[in-house]
Amino acid sequence: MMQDAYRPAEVEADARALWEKLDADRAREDAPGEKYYCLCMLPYPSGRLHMGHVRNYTIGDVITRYQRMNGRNVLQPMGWDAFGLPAENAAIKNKVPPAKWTYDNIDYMRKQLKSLGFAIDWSREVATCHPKYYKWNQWLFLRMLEKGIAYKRTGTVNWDPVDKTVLANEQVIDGRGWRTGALVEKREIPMYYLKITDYGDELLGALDGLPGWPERVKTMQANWIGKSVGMEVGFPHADGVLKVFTTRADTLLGATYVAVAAEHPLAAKAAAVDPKVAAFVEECRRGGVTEAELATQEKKGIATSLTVKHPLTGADLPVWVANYVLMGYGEGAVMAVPAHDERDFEFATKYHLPIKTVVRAKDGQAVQPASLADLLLSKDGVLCHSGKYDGLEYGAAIDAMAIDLGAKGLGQKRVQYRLRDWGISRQRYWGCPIPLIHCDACGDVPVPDKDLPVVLPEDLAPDGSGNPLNKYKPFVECSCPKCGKPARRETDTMDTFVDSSWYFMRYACRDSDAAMVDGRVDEWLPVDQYIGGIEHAILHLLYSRFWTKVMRDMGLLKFDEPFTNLLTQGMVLNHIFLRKGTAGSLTYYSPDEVDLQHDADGRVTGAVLKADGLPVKYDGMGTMSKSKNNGVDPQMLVEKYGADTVRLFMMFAAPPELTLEWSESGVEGAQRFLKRLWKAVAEHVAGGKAPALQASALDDAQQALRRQSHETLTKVGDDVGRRYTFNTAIAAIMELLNAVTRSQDQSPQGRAVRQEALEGVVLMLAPMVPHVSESLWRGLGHTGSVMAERWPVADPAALKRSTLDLVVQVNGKLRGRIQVAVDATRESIEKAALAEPSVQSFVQGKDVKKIVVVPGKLVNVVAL
RNA sequence: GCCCGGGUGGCGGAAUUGGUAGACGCAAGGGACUUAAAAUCCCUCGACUGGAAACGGUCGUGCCGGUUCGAGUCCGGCCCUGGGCACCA
Repeated sequence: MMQDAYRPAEVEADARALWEKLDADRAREDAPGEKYYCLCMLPYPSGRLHMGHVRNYTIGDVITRYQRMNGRNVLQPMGWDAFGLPAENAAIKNKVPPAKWTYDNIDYMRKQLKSLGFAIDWSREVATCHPKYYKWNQWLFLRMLEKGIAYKRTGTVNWDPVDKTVLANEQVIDGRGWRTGALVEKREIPMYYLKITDYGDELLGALDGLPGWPERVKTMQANWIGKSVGMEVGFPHADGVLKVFTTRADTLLGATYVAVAAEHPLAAKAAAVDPKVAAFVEECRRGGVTEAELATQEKKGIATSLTVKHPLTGADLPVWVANYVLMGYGEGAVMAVPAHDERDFEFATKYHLPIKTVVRAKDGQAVQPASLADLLLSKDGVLCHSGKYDGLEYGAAIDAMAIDLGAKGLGQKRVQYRLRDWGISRQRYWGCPIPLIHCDACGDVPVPDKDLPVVLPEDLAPDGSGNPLNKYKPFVECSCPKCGKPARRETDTMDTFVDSSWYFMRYACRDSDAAMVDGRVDEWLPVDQYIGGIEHAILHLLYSRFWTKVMRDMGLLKFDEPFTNLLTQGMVLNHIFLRKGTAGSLTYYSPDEVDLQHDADGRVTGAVLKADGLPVKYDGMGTMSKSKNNGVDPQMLVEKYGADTVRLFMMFAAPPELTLEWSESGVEGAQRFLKRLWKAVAEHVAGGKAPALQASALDDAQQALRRQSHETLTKVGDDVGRRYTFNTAIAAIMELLNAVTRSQDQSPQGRAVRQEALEGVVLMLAPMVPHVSESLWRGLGHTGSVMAERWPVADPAALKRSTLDLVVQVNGKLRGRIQVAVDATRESIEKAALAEPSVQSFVQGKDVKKIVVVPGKLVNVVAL
């Protein structure tokens, strides 16, 4: 007998006890069914779950449970991206070692995940800060070093001149160090890099083999890799040849100057003899290193006394140093063709440099650009003012020039990537140590495999003045593995993206002590469904793809791509409320400290702080964050409404790819639905066991309800299984429940139809609200776990209908409806449409030009 | 600045391949039940407009233009807004 009220706390405790007893979430290699690996991006253990996590893991859990109901052997693991900057920040603030803070957070967040009822196989849990995990980062890094995939060179970092420490981009606020307020400088330091550019072509080409990835993510990755086919052109000068890369070699005769980056050797040479150039180079050293900063800064440059020779004409071209030329892309130098490049045009106009037109429209005259609007950028033109090349089109011009430049040894066709090699050195404590030893005699010596892992001491507490490993002698002081003399251990750690580039492999074999991965990795992987935030569309996903290909090439695994299908979820937003204080300071108020005021139409007219009744400024919707004080604690919600309600709201409020706007009344709506469902089942079963359904004995109303039942099975199966539009699936289930509760039919067959419909509702909801589904399934007279049931499919016989409703339009506007037999001929449909009185009145006095019939949908009468 | 999304009632969203715009839910308003409140149930709910009503008409998917019998959906140009830009994760 069912209780008549829905009590989430009891229901959820019972369900979890049942699953635990059944050991339902454990994934076994030898279990029956096709394998299915459902993976969610692992959380950073920041302290508490946030709503983004809840959304992410609910989506993953729904897919996991749906696939299990379809007979798949599903692996759904969980782990912790446990290294990173926030632990160091917390350590500085609270004076505790990052390790303790991290492990405490993991313990708390694991409890939270369990309270949400996610079907996670906890026996495979991985934390990236554990030596048994990061040992293999180090091991693979050493293999990469052997193969030349890892190498050392200098790289540019943010330098705080007061703290004498490297800053993360996040720690640079408006060009100043976050703690010292000092103007940040760029500094070149030695770092280790991974040659991801060697894989650029494959990473780009293989995107075509990922039909299960969103187009937008593939486009973003393709643009990020940024393959350009162009030419490397040499401009001879006194000490050698200045190399530039260009995709518009056809415009070579239009080059009127060359520009080099401030870090370019020619800039240094010019600076040595000219204080003004030296000052400009120095000025370029200030400011941040991010591309956004470099691209938005004012374009500035300075002339040098140097010149280079044009490779074809031999003319002298001036060398400029310009802040818009990036040392990290191409050769750190560009040839400037102001007539045909927007940026060069702007620069040439500003500094009064010559502008020479060398492309004209095929049927037009060459135009000297007087403004940006006149620029002839197109590749559709033909060359002019280019001597022997005049009249050639883009491709032919490049071919001709490639031959001539090649003959002089001053040019060749080349592919250039925007993608840069991956710098993995971080001057930070809380990360995976880079396994190298620096010896005065032997140089950089890799740590021998037998000495792995290089264990990070866990009891240091950073104080904000740089990496504490530098001062920790037991770590730093060591002997050279080659010569045995005293040596110094590398104190840089790895980028945390390294940790997250292969964690999904370790879940398959986390107990493997002998190897990084074993044969089980080829059983479970590639991941069938990966789910995570859109903010990871480029870096994390690209690095993981790269890492997989490197491991494949080392023979460690057999697949080419780690993630077969990808779902990128949108962010979770909430209202932002604030008050401006004196001196422009902002105080943010949590939405639950604020009351909204409405007008009669429900429009929000204002907001007041509950505490003092005075107004606060509404600042729209923004991502939930600590700084905006608009986060919602999932824990409180689970305690107040239960996990099922929270999960249901998350899935109902928006499709997974879009941003989700938080709404507590929406949560209440989700709870109302579950209460209504509970009540409907309780009332139904109170009438006793329903008789067996006899499809042939149903009256019209019973048939109609049964048809809706089965139509809903079809729709929801498609929404959950293929489209991942859980919101529309839930809406359809709500409609079905509304129809079920509306029907008052207490006849035996009426009750049989209702039993079938309610069972369908419970089975369809089981992946989304698994706890309450267990209770309801039992209530409907079953004994086993609902999770062991098969996903319901529609009976084609129940879907049959004899008539169809068609919409009738006149000139594309809705004018009426007609009911026709499913097998009605086109002629009879046209006749019925024209016979409609409303159609007649709109057609009257006009000629019927044609009639468009869209089978099963509509009729459009075109009358003029 | 560059790359990628998004923009539909008071609100979240639906409309799956170019075919009924606003499903489902929230908020709001009205009513029932109740001593009362909460809870629950029922009704209304894009704008303008005709009609006593039944029931109609016109407009309407950020803005401007185009393609089409038919456009929220496709094309061109703008505006606003979110994500990413390599050391936040």
